[in-house]
Amino acid sequence: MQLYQNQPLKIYNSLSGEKELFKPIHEGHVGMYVCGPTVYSNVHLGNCRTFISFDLVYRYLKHLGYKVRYVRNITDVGHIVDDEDEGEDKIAKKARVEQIEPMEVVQKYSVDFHQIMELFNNYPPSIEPTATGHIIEQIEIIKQIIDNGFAYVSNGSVYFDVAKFNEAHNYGKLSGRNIEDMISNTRDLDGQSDKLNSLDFALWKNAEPQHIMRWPSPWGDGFPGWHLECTAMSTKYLGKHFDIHGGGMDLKFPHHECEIAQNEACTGETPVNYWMHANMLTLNGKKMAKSTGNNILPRELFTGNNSVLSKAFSPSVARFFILQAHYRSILDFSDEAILASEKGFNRLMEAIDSLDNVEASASSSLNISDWKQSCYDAMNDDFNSPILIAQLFEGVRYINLLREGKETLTASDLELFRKSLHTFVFDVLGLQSEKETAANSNKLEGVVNMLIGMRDEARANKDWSLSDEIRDKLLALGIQLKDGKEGTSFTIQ
RNA sequence: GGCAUCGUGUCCGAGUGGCUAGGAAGCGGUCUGCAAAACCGUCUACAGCGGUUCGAAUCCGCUCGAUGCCUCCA
Repeated sequence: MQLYQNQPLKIYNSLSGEKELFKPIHEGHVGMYVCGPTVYSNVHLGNCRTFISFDLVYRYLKHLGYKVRYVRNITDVGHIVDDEDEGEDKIAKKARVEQIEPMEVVQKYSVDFHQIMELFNNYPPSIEPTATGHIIEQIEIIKQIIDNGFAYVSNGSVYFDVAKFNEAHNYGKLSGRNIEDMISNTRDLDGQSDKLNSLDFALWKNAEPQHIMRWPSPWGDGFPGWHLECTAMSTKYLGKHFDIHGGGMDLKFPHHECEIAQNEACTGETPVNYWMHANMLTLNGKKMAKSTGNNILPRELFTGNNSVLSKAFSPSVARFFILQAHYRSILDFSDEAILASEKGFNRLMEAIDSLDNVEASASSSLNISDWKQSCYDAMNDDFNSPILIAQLFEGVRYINLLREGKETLTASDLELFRKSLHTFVFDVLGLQSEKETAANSNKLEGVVNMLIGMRDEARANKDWSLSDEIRDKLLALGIQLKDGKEGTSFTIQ
């Protein structure tokens, strides 16, 4: 495999607020942790955006030749829901609502999550650990934090002592908050009297008798706090100190701030070199969220079964739509916007197909190496996929000029062009052409080509009514004929 | 209220002190039996007000507006 690690990759680090040159801790290797989903309901399109964003990062790092260990967890316990359901776990609550075992909920939505990830053509992570599979590791970390004096036990629960921690460390450095402001601005929630301070967060929660998900611990039966699982699993699989930690922007505070605090309180080391945050996908200008119902599910998108959609869209079109915005920008979803993306996506795919018909020449009038480098430059600038896509459309323009004979390429340049296009479109962006995804397209293609032949005959005989009938009836079935210079081709809508 | 981010043309979206991003739509053209498609060309911009500068959409300040976080969240 060819290595491109000499490409100077810059990553925007949320911790410093600047783009920094990426330098892995161990040369040639990258450790990356991304906060995964809580599996208590179907993932919505907003969740998917984050995972597609980090899939892009993973794919590009791999393409550059790094050996990447990509850890993305599944949260199957540990989320305390809001005050109305004080102390109740999200998974457990859902289980009671649906009258099934908590692990049945976990299984159901984990399977759904994996199916959706695969449809979006996201690579599976190297390790996908679950919170319930790492209770022992979490308990060990809590013990260490208590020993180090940064946590206290209260009524069978263990809380992180934020004020104590802040004396020696800096709580709030990731999210740009300071502890005094937070103390004066934090709302008092009922039932949190076990805490010394409202900012303190749970490492371990005492389980009430009716609580279903529970484990024994030195502090009694209970369950781990949400922030702890990521610390336990990232430390276990990537070490105390690793390269990249990613997640959605909404996790920056408190989740990631707490992770930093837990790591530093436990090991004394700051855990992560590069913090990356993917921004929100909005709908009607508001964040997509499971709780408010302001969201679109991937399956609704793929079937068109949602009132905001005029039609169905393929996973690749959705992926292309998402990658047309930079991962750090807010992206607003609308039918109109994704329709525009679909047209552009189809144009790109058809151009790539048609490159196969271009003949080589004795000399090259286009500089393919420069074009290729501009693709790298885009990705090296904090994974700027919109710029990369703009460069790919520049490539589309090249293809059209080549087809018309207005520009020429030698056989080797043509091969370089073809290979680079495929690399960036399919390997790095992870897009899939519709033809590849349509499994039984061969038979259909044969049938349509037969009809095209019959229509050609009718047209040769100037039997316009028959030729138009074939064209119109195919169109009604979603098959569009395209009369070009080299004959008639078709696309399936 | 605090912290943070942002406000770009008809829409979606990059960029960021001087050099046309890109996509979609619109308009004009080429091709075509007609049409569609495709291709070529092309028009609409940087929220407002001040300041710094030879030069600002880009930097600074203020105003207005939006969003996220501060409570589970990708």
